Amino acid sequence: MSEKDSGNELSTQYDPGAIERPVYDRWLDRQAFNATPDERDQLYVVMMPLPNVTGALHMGHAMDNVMQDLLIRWHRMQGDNSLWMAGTDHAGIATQSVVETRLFELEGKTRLDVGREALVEKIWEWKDQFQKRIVTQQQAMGCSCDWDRQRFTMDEVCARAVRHTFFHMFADKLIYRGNRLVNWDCHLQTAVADDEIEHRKVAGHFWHLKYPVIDPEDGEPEFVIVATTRPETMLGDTAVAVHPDPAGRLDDLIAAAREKLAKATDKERSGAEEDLQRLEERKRTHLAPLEQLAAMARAGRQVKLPLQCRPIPLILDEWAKPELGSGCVKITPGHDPNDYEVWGRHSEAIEIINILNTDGTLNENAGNYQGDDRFAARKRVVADLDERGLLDRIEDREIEIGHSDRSKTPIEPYISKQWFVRMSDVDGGVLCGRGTDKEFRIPGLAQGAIDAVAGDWKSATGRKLTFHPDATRYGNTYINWLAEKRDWCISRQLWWGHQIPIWHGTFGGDSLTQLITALDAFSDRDDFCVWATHGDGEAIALADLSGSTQDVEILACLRGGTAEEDLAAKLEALGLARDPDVLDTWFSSGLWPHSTLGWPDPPTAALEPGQSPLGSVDGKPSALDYYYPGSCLVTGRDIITLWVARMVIMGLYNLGDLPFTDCFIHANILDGKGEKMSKSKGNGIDPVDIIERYGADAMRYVICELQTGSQDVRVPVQAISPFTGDLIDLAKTKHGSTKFTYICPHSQKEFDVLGTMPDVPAAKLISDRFEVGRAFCNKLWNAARFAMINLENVTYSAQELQTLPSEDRWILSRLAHACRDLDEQLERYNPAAAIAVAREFFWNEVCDWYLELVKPRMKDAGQAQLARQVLAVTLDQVLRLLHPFVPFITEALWEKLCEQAPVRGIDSELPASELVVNAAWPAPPANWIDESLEREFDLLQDLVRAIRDIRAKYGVAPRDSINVDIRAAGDSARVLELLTPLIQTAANVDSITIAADAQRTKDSASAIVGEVEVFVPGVVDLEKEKVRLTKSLEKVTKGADGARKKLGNQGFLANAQPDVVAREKERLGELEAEQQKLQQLLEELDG
RNA sequence: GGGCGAUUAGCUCAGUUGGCUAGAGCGCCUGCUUUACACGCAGGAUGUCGGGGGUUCGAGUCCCUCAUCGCCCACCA
Repeated sequence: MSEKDSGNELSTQYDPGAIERPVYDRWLDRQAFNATPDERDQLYVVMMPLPNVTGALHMGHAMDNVMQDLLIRWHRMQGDNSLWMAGTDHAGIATQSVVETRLFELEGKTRLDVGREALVEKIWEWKDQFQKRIVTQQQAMGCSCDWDRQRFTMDEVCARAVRHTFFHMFADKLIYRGNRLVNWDCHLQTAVADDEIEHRKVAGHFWHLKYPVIDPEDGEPEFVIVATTRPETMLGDTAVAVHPDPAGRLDDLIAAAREKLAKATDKERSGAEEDLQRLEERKRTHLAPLEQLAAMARAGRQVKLPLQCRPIPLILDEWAKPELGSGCVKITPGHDPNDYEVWGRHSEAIEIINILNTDGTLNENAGNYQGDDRFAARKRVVADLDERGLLDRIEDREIEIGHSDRSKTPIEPYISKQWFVRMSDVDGGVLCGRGTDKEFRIPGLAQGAIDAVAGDWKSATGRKLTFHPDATRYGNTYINWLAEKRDWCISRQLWWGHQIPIWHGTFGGDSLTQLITALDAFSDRDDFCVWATHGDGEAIALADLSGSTQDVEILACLRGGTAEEDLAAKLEALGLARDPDVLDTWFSSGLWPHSTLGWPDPPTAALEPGQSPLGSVDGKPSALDYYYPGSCLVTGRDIITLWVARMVIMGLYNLGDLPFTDCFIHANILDGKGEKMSKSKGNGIDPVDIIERYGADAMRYVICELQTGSQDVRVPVQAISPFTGDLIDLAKTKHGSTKFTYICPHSQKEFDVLGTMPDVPAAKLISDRFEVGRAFCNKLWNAARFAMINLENVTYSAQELQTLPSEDRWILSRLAHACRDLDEQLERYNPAAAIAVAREFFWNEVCDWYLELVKPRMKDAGQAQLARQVLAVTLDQVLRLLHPFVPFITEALWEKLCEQAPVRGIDSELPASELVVNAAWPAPPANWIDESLEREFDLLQDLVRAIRDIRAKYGVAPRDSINVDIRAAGDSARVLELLTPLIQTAANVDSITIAADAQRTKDSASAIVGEVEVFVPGVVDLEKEKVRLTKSLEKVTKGADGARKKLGNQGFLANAQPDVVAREKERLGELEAEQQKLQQLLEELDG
């Protein structure tokens, strides 16, 4: 602390580093964030979107966390029983893949080398490390989560919920195992969801292949030509398709092209003409051969698949497009999604052949190519076809290839057994909330989730889900995705995650009969469920199998707990094996809003040491009964489908009610170039780096300012040069040797932004956008410091509001307005507007006016006591109001305030609270608002600004006092009379005379403020004054002319709303009066 | 290809149902060590609201169209 501080404890500059941790520790010590069920029925529950334990948090998480903390602190202060549930997600693929990558980098081993158990152990270590790091980051940001309820998606309590949900869905035939073409990641050897694929454009080729026709008759072609971007898949071809009606199809297209040409604009015309010509040309050249091939297909003719020497049929299918390529298409149902659909339509006639092993090498079905990697096989297949004269031609073409988001390797479509959740409508509907008092039925899982937002809703509670701040836009995103009702593939071929609780095997004949008998012994258990299936997903009861000679697959599900202890070994003895797959991460995170609260049975939920109990305590409801359903989910757009929809489905299914009624979608943070921030792109900022430099409150302040609506926001990223310490704007700096290195423009040396280059110094990434927040905190700190200096010996005594001096009544009135406006903005999920209200009140009104006006009273023994009392209240309310935005600094200042002024209030004592985090939210009484006084202050402020303007224009130093003459009459005069001392203070004016006939002297500068004219004698430079007044006159004249024109417009008078017209008239009146006064002043100058 | 969104001051963004004399913060310019704060105070300049058309008495706001940029989804023999 500097020597300036003698007499008080606050330094002149706010030092966030010195207070943040102690403040946070005090919150933890007082259990300020802990939530316990009690008698309150006003609740606020926020479930944190789980960060992945894959790595540390970035600015995107900071946005998410700050928004949640803002809402939760606001509600907590309003007196709601507020729970913010924190936790982390095991993030299956993502985490396993980072640990595997590291294992390979450090030890050169793959997961197969170390085995399942050892790998999982390593992942747990990784998880422990990053979970700790994440919690540290969140605490540094000030997150007010109930840490005693913190969960991890693989905790036992969550695992139990997963097993229960899986079990019931399986029993309800909502989960099935089927053969599906999935996106296969050959590197990670797992199926990947559609939304985990990124499409990348790469330069590739189209290989045109010739398949010989078997025994061509006279006039028939010897070959059919097919094209492919993946020639090796031809080894698994099982048909060649041709369109059943090429003529009809081409005619339709030609008709459509004509229509388009007729409607085309000039610009489109040449393209449309080309299209039409191309189609007509094609009809001439290709129609006859295609009709011939269609006829051959109808006749059951075949072609010989080269290299494999297999006959495959020509089939008729509309997937073959006569307008493209040769018009024929090879069909590889095992390795192409469209071909798989073709197979679905021709499953009697053609087969599916899988030619791949799980690692991307070719299997025994690939003949001579067995054992080759798919890319090696591609080269050999092409070469071998070429050698045999069966390669027609090769075309260069840009193609888009799906890459796995995680491993960044190309995805292969691949047939495998996978587990699915049925999303479509089912016969009889789906029972939601089984066994609760909220049971009801939905048509299907997806439809139920749609209806929860948009439909005819018949849930037991009737609660619906609304998105904010744009209900229609985000509601549509959600509904459009769900409307596809695509079954959800929930199995992942990983080791890290919740293992599927199913034991299965294939049986037939006697062994099947014996098995059925053996399994019958478990049939009275409610935690055991078994179905048989023929592999098509249809579940068959064992009783219905009698007499079946076919082999069937038996699937037995255990609900966990004692079922596993009692039965797992027995099932294995009977020849059933546990499915090695684990569940999609979203299956467990979808349960988050209720699994964390102990569902299905809170009293028996497993807890970590020191955690809050979930069951009923002292006759209070259990955590689940009390805190479910929750209130608001806060997340980014991309999560709407992945997670929000799934939580809704799981909540409805398990509990019969929505997990939350509101979903707040916040903006994404982009870098200076408009790209989404992410660590791996080298543009991600670690919030802790921002906090270190600017403070946590500064970061939070700016984040709140960034959240305006649905607009994503750019935050230009700067690196701190490791050589000079200068800030370097990454959007404007040249790269070094890689994408992740840059050249420091000051030292010309290279630095790295990922921190992974061994020889290149790393630079921290920050953004100077956060300086605004630091400045704000510093201002708040100093305003409080000013108050503290003046609050010695402050006491409270009840005051009649009307007896207070006008500046006191004014600031209390403004405070009441600010509180009202701020609440309104937060209710509309507009933090930027809310913080603008707080900032304007605190900075532009409290600091710029009120503190200045009150200074003289502080020096006057007679007035000081009352001034102190009102000042203490003002500061009290400001700290409460700002707390949800900037919690650390407000808590630190609150402590000082409470020391100096333990009792605060105007006409009654404000409710006391040791910590502002738990203090009551400001709710000034309505009678604090005084609209007419506020208007009087508007006049005062305009007048003072006019005088200051004159001072600035004429170079009168602020400390040189001046005299002012005011020409005013009526109300204005009366008001100014009363406010004279305030004008003197604010404008540093010595003497003021107010008169209706005040005369301006020759050497006066003048200004017009509404009905009032101000003269400042003794400063004038005649020419300068003329210029000034002329400029004003021009502006006013322009405005008046516009208004006159508008009012002269009959259409305006006839059509505009009356109040708009009245306002315009009033405005014109004012402008004309001002015009007149200005003209008069100018004449006086000349005269 | 389909859908959603964006384009407003040098930068980052506001601008509710059309009534606007278009705002804020940062930056910029001028002047201030006014003892709470130079992370500050006072004052100031800055815009064909992406281009073009239309509806209207009136358009940043509504409609059409073009351009550019994002995001999501689908597809490509």
